Amino acid sequence: MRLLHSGDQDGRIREVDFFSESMRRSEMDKPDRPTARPDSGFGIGLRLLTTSSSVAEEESNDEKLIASRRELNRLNDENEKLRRLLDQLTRNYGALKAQLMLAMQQQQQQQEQKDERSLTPQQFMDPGLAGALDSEEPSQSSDDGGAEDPTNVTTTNIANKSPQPKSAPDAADQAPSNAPCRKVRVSVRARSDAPMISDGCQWRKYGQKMAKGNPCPRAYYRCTMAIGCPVRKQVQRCADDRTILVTTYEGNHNHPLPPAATSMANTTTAAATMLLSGSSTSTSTSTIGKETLIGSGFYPYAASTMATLSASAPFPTITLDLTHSPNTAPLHRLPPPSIPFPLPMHGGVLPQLLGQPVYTPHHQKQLFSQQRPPASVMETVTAAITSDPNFTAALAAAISSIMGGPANNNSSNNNRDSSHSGSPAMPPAAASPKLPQSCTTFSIN
DNA sequence: CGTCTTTGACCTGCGC
DNA sequence: GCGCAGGTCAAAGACG
Repeated sequence: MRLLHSGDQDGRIREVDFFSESMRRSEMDKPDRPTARPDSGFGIGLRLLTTSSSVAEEESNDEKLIASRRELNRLNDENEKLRRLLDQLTRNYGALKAQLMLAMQQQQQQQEQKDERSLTPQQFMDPGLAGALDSEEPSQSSDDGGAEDPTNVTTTNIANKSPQPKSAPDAADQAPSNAPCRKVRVSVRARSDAPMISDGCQWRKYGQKMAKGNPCPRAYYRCTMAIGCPVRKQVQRCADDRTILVTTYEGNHNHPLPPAATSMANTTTAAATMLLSGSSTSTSTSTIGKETLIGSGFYPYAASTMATLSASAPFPTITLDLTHSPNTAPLHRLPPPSIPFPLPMHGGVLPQLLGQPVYTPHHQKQLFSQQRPPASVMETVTAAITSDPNFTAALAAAISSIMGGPANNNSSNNNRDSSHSGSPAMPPAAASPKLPQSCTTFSIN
């Protein structure tokens, strides 16, 4: 590397500071190019053939070329560093995710144990109604010795919050009006062009029917994240508005859910709990405000959601209407809002992410090939980010500015990356303000 | 070749 | 009892 500056007879290692802000400025701004030393052999040879000005020019070009090469090498090194850093982050993320799941399971287990000691009607769905949610799996009681592990039950499994799942007859006594109801359904209405919303679980389609009064077929899906999981869902487009996708969930997962799916599970659980615990509307419908939803643990969907209870036959159903999200402005150029269910984030962010694409099962397979549930947090955010043209443009500007591409300030183009050494001379690069600008649109609070 | 989707047949509950 | 509608099953085909 020092051969590039063979003319430095004074022994100063100029190349070390070559890319620094001050050095570059001092060299670039001086028209007489003092770094092109006349006593260097290279300079002398050229001076025999050319004028002093052309020699300086050629030396300048040569130095630029050398500088560009060194810059490229350094960028490659930095790129490699960043890649390693990303790998490290990915590993850390995976480890944290595993720890989070473990902690959630332990917390739930503790909660179940606590609940067993202090069972109150308000804290629990009454067992019968809980059994309604779990009606698909009568053998799921803890004493059947089956594959069911009560400690692995996820938050959707309202029934398992009950310590006595077999006390359904008592519950029937408590709620005689709901005695015929053996199932509770949570229906979600959302606008989506995709055939199915991504909720963090893996589903297998097992049937399709033409429902009466709706020209759109109704698809039946079964959860395939665990063998024997009783959870099913129906997906059907609204007859009035084909852009609205109505997804109806039924049953409880008998397996741990990844964090990507627990958000939806919490939501459906809260909805079902609210429906069952406060369903004084046995045959009519009622609308619930967002305050009620938030208070019931209906985050984050409550922020822009109205829920409708419908306890009419055959099953009591609570419908979460996400089609009236008022806050999709930040991603105004994105497709119509769909549901980012896997995002366990706070309410204020949800509407900003409503524009992310919804993945079909095939897309899920392609995007999440590591036996992971579709659209985990990172992936969902990534999808949202990559679908944002603003972010794409900002990213392109940042890359082009770093690589010395077209930018507003040419004098600082090559200095953008000086921050890697912790230099305080962080230039007011155009990319730096742009990236956070877009990123804040997707920030997870 | 394994997995998933499709689709017609079958089952079940309910109203008449 | 019959018909209808909703829900499920399972064989066949598609897909990667």
